[in-house]
Amino acid sequence: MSLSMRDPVIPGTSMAYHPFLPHRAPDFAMSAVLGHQPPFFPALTLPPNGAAALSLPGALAKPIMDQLVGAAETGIPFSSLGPQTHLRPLKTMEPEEEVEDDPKVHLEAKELWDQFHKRGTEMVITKSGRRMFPPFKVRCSGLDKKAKYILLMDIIAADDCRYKFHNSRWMVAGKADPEMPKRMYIHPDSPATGEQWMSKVVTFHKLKLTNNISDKHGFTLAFPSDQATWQGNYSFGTQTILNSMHKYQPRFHIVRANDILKLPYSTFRTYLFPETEFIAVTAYQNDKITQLKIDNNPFAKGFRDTGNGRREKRKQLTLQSMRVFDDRHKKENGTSDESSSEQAAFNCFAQSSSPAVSTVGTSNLKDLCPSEGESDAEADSKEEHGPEACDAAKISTTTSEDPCRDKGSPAVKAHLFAAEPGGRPRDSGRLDKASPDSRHSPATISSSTRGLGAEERRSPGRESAATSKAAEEARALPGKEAFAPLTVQTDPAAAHLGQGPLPGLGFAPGLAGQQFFNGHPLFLHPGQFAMGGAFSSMAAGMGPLLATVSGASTGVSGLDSTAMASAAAAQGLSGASATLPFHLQQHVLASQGLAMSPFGSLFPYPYTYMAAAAAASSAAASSSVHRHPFLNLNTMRPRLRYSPYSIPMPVPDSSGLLTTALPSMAAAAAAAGPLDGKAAALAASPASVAVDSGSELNSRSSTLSSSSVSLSPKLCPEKEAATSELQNIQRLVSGLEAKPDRSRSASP
DNA sequence: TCTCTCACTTC
DNA sequence: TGAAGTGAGAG
Repeated sequence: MSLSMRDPVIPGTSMAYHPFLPHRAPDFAMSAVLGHQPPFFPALTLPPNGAAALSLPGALAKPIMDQLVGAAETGIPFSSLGPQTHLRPLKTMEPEEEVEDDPKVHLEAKELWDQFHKRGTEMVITKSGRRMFPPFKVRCSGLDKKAKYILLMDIIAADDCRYKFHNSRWMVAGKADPEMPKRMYIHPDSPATGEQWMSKVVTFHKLKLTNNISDKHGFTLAFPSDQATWQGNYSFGTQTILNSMHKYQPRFHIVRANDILKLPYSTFRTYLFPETEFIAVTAYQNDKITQLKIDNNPFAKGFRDTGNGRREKRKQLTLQSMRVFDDRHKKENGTSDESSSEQAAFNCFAQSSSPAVSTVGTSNLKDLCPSEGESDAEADSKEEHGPEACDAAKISTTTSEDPCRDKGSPAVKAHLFAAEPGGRPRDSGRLDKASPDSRHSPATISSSTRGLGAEERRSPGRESAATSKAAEEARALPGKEAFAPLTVQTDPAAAHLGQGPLPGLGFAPGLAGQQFFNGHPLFLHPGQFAMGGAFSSMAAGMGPLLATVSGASTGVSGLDSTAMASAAAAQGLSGASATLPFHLQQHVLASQGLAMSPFGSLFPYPYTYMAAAAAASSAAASSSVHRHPFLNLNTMRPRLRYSPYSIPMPVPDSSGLLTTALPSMAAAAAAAGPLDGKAAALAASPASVAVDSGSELNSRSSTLSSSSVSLSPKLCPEKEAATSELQNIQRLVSGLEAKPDRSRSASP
């Protein structure tokens, strides 16, 4: 049960790798940083007695409470709400019996993701929340058919940088803004048996991305820091709050548990797919991405060339206007020049839009990155041919000079979208090639816990590639490794934890033998937990607890944990005495997209956030390493298991931690200098190749420029003016035509 | 940059 | 039928 014994503990380690823990100090200090206290990130107060407390944002809490309390008040046992009827005291809860399984995860629609990734995937975030496109879908295998699993997804910052789309490419624009509270999205079907999960594609399309810091679609749970094995803030919700112009990396987690309450000691496996990395935006920056979205998202059909959509109509109008202009122009200047210029204009469009565009971009891109130098069309073509064809796109590490990286270390930092202009070593492709390790890339992962599968698959192409730059690239290796599927096992029962490649990872000794709920109530923080479908289950799991608090919490968003605790105490529902209705989870889950309604489908997970934990995490956060703990781990050990819920302990020295847990990474970091975890970030973010997006734009503009240049000499002032006007129109048109064409060329 | 509305789409 | 998901475009 306890995490500990088998898992060598490295102070702070568990926290660093805890999936639900904030990755950097700002998370905890956000209120201070932002000058206000987000409703979902309430100040945490640890009850003196460790009594359980629960609080939820009013809007979110009430429905949950009503549901739970309602059941209780009507005399309906929580157990009746779900298949698992028996209620057990928390004290007696035992971790799910260890089941031998070897989960492998395959990212669905990888080709599509790759197309976006190459160009620097952008995800629009809005106040009300927008879905991700492409949708995050995975197929699981290797699960124990009989065992139950809870599948979750979350999105973490890929690095500490803020980006800007400049000159048709993504560039680092400074340090990242304070990170938003992290929320975990629990798949609404959770928990379900391995057989059920493996029988279908697991999709997280209902998860929404928002930039609304006041978003209420979440809730937070807190656990006493002194005893719970889980410490730290845990938020759930259907919407994930992100910062615009920041890069993110979605993560997928498989937890073998038949109910949420067992999460604290359940095996936790985390998978990263580099190609799903993206930059959050409030408005699309890269036309190419926009076009890809239009071409592939059913809801955007109205903007496609074909059909009678608005786009087509506008295009026609524009063309018509251009013709009118042209006719007039001819009448006024009537010569063959115009025709030639017009021709040029169209040529420009053609270039920008299709293969030509690619070509243009190519020149720019080539300078940037050898592997990326290829035209989009070429790149696409490669992708189609297989991973070997264009690994760079999938996993890349740039050496670059971007601030983030520089700061971090010499170690290569993976820069996803940064396509540096000219001549920079871009490389992701090279790195991959240079290092065999890259094979571990999660991207390839069909991710097995062992992370071998991917490696094996990819190795062919990459291995051959060692080059003179190998040494340089070698530094980047850690990052590459980071892509390996990360597996973390919190399960105390798991004997192998200590045996893994990362012996250093473990839980705090003090935690050993501890039971998550050992007589300790959970603390819910109103703002912190936002749950989605999963949430429902969570709520279910929290059932008793929630019910207890509910009365007090209703409309409580303002209550602090202490207050909540008091309320709970008043109701006589202490964590110790509380029983948990696991069934609610199922109940809720079953209705996953249904009943959850009020809160979306939220699942009840035990989340804990401890004041102490916060402090600890803050301390730990000081090290950038924490920011991408998982990535780091991945880098180091594909098959590492860690306990997501382990107690967050202040990490004395993150570097130390790294050293222990991640030798290579630590070494790299050390070499680089100040340890800021960048290396991890790098590892996490495969450099993307997306060169083309920028190049593409550039190419288009350059094309136009050249056309105008050619015309200018021949034209008199009047003609120039006319030409200029014409060009303006052409530009407008190009915007319409180029996209379609490009998309066509881009899409198979 | 961001927010909002719009016309259009899917489900 | 209508709720909800799209990018465009104006502000």
